[in-house]
Amino acid sequence: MTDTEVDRPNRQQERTARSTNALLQAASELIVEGGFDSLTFAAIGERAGYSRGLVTARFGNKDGLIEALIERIVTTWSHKNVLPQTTGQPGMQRVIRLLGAIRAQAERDPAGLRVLYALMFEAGGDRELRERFARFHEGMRADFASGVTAGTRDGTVRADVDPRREGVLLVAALRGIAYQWQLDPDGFDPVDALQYLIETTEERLS
Amino acid sequence: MTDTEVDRPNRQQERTARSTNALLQAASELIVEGGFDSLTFAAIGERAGYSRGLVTARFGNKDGLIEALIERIVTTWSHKNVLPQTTGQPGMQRVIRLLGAIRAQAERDPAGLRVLYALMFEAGGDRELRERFARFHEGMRADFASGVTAGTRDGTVRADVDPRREGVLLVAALRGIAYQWQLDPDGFDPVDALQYLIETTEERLS
DNA sequence: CTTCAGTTGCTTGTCGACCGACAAGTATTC
DNA sequence: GAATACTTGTCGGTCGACAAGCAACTGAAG
Repeated sequence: MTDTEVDRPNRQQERTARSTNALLQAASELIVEGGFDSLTFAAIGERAGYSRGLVTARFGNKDGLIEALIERIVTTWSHKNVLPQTTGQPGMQRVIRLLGAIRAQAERDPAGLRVLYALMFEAGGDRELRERFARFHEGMRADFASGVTAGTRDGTVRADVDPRREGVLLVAALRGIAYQWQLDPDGFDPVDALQYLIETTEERLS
Repeated sequence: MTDTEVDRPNRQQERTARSTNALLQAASELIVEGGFDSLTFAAIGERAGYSRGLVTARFGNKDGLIEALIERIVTTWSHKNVLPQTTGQPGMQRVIRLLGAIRAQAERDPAGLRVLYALMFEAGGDRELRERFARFHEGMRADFASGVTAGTRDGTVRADVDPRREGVLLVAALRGIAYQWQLDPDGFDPVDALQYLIETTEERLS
């Protein structure tokens, strides 16, 4: 097993990975810059340094492209990675950590987040995509509600808080911050807004 | 000045008003049902009982149509009507009343609100429209911030609240509620969410 | 009251632009 | 030489925009 044999067992796969990455990167940039409407096969291919036909060949159709785009963001998302770590912790900690993970994400990879938000706020036309986001937010509300419920049991959250309504409100605040950020990407500071949300939430639920 | 002279000084104007209304109504329904993409001249004209060409003749182009659509909603909006009434009132009252007006609007005219929200969350592609909404939310944040500032002075709001950040957070909560409502129009209850926002805000700022 | 020409409201025909999708062909890798 | 990655050609569909023409209304003259 020499170096060359390790390096080039499959240069095809590497080529595919490179082009796939370039296409998704180009698609991300386009959607952040010009919104959902500017996301055309021709524009993606050209920006990625390939032809307009490669996108179809790789992802089949537009839905496939969007799917891959979301997949790429969500898999590297701290939210999903943080959630398992919070099992067994006090309820308040779980809520605050979840919010903190999102704030960390906004600091670490703002571009990636903005792709997701652009999809959320501009792709309402696709029924499939809308249902996907609906389920996504349903799960998010449940995560927060579960943390609040745990908190009311272990005493870290005051007892008169309604977990379901609290989940709705927290998700609302997160989405609204994202929306304002997307309206004015340069002028709006999402990290500061998220920080304030965390502070007030912790104080309010205590 | 007989009845006939009063009734038909200009039946042309009346005719225009009727068709304009029908067109805007059709456009509203279309955008609520199928999103921004289903808002085509052909669909609007057909649903309104006119031809596809009338929309262009009346509003010039698509931007003109959107403009008229927004105008129609905002002018009948309780937010703008409530704001003047709150001058001179305690700061806390001004904040709560503003939130209450929006809740009332959601109860009274949910369809009208959903048109506005559909435009907000799906028309990010138009630069002009996005800037318009950016200014809109800027003003909204300022309204809340001004109420909070007044409240900290007259003692109805605790002194350690940052008005600017509070404005951002309240607008975020409102938009996030609207967004979740739009994702799931039948399953999500915006009035309950707004009610919870009002209750927690009043308690939190006291 | 009738008539008629000018104005305004509205419709139909049509053009150009754009996009997604697919098939056939070319280049690269194995 | 076969398989895989990628490109080019092209078709059908949709939409916004505009121009030309038809229909309804108005107001004033007869």
